[in-house]
Amino acid sequence: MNNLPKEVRGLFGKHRLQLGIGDLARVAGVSQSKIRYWEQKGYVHSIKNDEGQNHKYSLKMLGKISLIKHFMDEGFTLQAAAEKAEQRHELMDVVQKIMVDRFIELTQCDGHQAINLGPLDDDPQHCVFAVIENDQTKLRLVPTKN
Amino acid sequence: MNNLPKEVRGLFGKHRLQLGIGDLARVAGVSQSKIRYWEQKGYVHSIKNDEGQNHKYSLKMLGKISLIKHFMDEGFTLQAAAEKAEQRHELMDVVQKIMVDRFIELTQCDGHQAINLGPLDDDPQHCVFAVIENDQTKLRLVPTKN
DNA sequence: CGTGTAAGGAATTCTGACACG
DNA sequence: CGTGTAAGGAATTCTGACACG
Repeated sequence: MNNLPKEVRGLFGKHRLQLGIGDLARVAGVSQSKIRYWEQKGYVHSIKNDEGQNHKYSLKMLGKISLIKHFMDEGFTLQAAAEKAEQRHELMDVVQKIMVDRFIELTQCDGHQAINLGPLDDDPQHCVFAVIENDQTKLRLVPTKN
Repeated sequence: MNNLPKEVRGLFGKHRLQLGIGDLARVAGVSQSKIRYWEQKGYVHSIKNDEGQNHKYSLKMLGKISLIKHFMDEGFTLQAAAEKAEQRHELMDVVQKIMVDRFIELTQCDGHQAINLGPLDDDPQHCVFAVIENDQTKLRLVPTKN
């Protein structure tokens, strides 16, 4: 049933995935000097590894940095953008938790690739499937197999 | 409605997120020399950036590396583990697509944090919510707000 | 305030070779 | 086959300073 080993799903867990500043800057499209300044001001935090020489950042921080950039592009000051980002980036925790808990089974649905997200809490006889059809993701209810 | 800007979701898109070999090795728990050997044998691929000096790897490759490790730990040879991983790691594409397409709205449900994954394809009057309750993720059907 | 750059040292990564088994 | 290591060069990152505005 579960065809994605726990270790693999665990990769996306809260503080597992860590990126260096170079990758962070490239992926988020924000300069390293900006990230360093934001960190100095306390808006961005790096992970303290034991032997930490270089700074490492979590996926959550990547999300926050991207949000700060987004709000600054809209005209907010750094401080205002950071405050707005602070409220929103909790989302990253939820996203990660759902990935770890729910992305359990890769399967097929009417010949399309799908992920079985598991049964509905109120109606365990039906599972929610996320199906990829024609490059779109659709949600379907499928009777639970026993 | 959509409170996660597109740029932020796009971060998880197919080839956006790239990690260096050091981060990859630490996160996956696989030595750098193993990763280099697996790449040399063609089981792992790095992303060719324009100015590519250092090798960069996608989230999908992180998943594949973790899967190869998993199967080798179970006793398979490198080749057999890589073949088994090859079949499974397509999952990563699906996971990423769903994150980009479906993780749209952070909201509340009965006082708990939730993500609105959007309407059911067969029944657009109901949306699927992933709700975090007592540190567990539950799936619920909620009438679509108009 | 918010960001960039030049500067020198420290840590990281690259490649091809060689060891072991 | 599958992995580790020593080796030297190349690219990356770190910090504190200073420029600009």
